[in-house]
Amino acid sequence: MKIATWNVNSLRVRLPHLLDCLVATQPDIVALQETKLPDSDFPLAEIQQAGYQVAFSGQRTYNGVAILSRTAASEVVTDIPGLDDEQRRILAVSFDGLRVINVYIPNGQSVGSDKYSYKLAWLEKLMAYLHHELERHPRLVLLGDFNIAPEDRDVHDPKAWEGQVLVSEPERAYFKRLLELGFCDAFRLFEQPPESYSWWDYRMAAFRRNRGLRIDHIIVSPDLRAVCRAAWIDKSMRKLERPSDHAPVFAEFEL
DNA sequence: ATGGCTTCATAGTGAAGA
Repeated sequence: MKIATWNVNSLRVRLPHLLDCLVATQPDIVALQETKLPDSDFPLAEIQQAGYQVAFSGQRTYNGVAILSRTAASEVVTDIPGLDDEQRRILAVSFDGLRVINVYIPNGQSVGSDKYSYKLAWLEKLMAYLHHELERHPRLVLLGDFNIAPEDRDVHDPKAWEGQVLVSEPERAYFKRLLELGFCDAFRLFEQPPESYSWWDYRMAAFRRNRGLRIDHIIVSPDLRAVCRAAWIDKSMRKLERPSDHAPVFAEFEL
């Protein structure tokens, strides 16, 4: 089973890229973030035409998450329990014993800002929810745009980024708490090329110079870790015309 | 150098992303 996560930065703009990606990579499950579409505008027919079913939770202009799959999803949840949030940033679904939680964790804008406080509060609520979900679902995958680069090796220039949003200690502490809950970063289960990133700024030719961050992740429960066979970042989509600023991340499981 | 691009909402610029 092949699972992917991709921040498409507007599904309206990136639909052709996505459809090409589905054909080229044949994933079983795909988590999307930043669809930026109200549910009434979701390109349902095109996705179904490509051979996928889809659950989605969107809004106009910002945020929006979706999960594509070969089989129908059940137990769909679109909010973190106990968090009153208009922003569409989480989508949890089940497939025959596998729980998939797709997150678009807030960006945080800058350390100390209101948006940063919102990010930390959001993460705190997510932790409680995950604790609960882990008890109920031994096979659990948490994936999406975390907007956190967990370690300095996930940052092209750690010195320049030190203390900034996406790498600040409080944000990284939440990522560490995920590992303490028993999750592990599928990407780091395997040997990876040095300077592996999943996001590059549109400006300053950042992709060409590989000045990126690894902020998109696939995090797996112990039971899934035991059957995880590979994980990688596919940079090919980032090289196309009008690309998303994020590359998709993949993980393969023997399920 | 606090910008640089890109998208969306708009109809000239501004917000937001990361």
